[in-house]
Amino acid sequence: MRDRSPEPGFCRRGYHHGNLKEALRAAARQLILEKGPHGFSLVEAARFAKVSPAAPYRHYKNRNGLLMDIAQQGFNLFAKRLQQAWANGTLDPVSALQRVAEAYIAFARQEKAYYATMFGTAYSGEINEQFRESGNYAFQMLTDMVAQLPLDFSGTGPNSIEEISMQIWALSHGAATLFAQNVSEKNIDPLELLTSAVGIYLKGLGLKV
Amino acid sequence: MRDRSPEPGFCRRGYHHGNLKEALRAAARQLILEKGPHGFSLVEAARFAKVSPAAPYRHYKNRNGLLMDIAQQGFNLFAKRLQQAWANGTLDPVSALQRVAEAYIAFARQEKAYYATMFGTAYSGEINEQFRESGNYAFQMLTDMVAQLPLDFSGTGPNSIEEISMQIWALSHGAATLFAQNVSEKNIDPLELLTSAVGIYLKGLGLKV
DNA sequence: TGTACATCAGTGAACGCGCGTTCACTGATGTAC
DNA sequence: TGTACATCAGTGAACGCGCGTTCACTGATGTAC
Repeated sequence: MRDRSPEPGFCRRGYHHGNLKEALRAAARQLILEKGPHGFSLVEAARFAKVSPAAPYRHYKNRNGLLMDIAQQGFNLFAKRLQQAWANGTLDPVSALQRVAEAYIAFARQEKAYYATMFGTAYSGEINEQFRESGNYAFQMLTDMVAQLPLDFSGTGPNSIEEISMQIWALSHGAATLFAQNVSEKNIDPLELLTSAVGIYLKGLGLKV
Repeated sequence: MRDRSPEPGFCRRGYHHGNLKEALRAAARQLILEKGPHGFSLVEAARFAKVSPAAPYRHYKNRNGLLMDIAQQGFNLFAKRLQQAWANGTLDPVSALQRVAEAYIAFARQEKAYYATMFGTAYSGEINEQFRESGNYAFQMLTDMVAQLPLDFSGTGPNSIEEISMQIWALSHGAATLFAQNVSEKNIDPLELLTSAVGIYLKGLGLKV
């Protein structure tokens, strides 16, 4: 009765699924994309992966377990993308940082499910310790990048590297989330908006842009 | 059997509640504060207001109706607070704008329930038309303020007033949401962070801060 | 190579739960005369 | 001032639903000998 032909994205080989964990992640991501991290249900994800509702419990303790797994994968991918944009400081720091900001926006737009899970899980159950770690790691990367900016701290006042990082992060996050929610119907390109804003901000810090 | 003594915040006078609509709003705000806009339930709000689960339907079409009502009230209060901070341009524009940014953060911190409903309802049901209107009105206010900045547009490149407004909004929104979610455990004051960032940004635009 | 068996990764039925919403109803309120 | 009545704003019981999770189970897999 059961379909034994392998489907795209899944790899069922008989009674055992083969790669159920990955299939569940894919299903969850799809559902989160459609209904948000709060609208997603474990039963539905199982249905999506053509598996009984009890099956996910072989791989996750909880509904929340799957959610946290996705958030963590999201953070890892996120960090990788930012890292790539930074390109190990090969470019001059200012335009490298603008590339990072662009990568931030691009991630939020292209990986809406990940992004929504990473930043929209404030109220959902207990938050994983690894979730927090992954988030901090991403921020640490940003701090490292900012540290490489040719800033004269004697002149710019009390701005620490950490503060500057947070400010750039806030700017990026704000741009990303505002556009993710289509808050304004003005057709402004978020990418262009953020690049420009980071440029202005860095100029305000006294950097030649 | 029923408690007839008026409770703080409620005004029950016999069989009829007296001010159920307001009581439901208060209950919902409390619940949203605890569990977020997605965790809130109409039945629980009714219980909170000491009323049967069917009673809310006298005042709202839907669970979503109450949610949208709260979002709208939130936007109105929000606009009022920003307006007050702006103080009709009595102060010099730059510090007035910084006051607005501060008011933004203050609102997000003090009115978490409102803020979460206003900006965290992306995936919940159909979005009210008035919801969108209220949001646009708040943005329009910001644009009006930015228009009063003594900017030399001949020199600053292609930045339109609208773009600048969006950028300041993104910065504020980012700072507010990052701290609302306690994303970083660094003990940086969000208010100070944003004020400083707006200052740097305006300086980058060529304004004397 | 063949067989016995432990382990793994699923099944499917069932549970209790809380929710959103509807329904016929009823007590309270206010108004016309 | 008193009475009849329409309207308003609640009640409470019930519904169907989907969910998270547990349970005893079973088919597939892989390993020891």
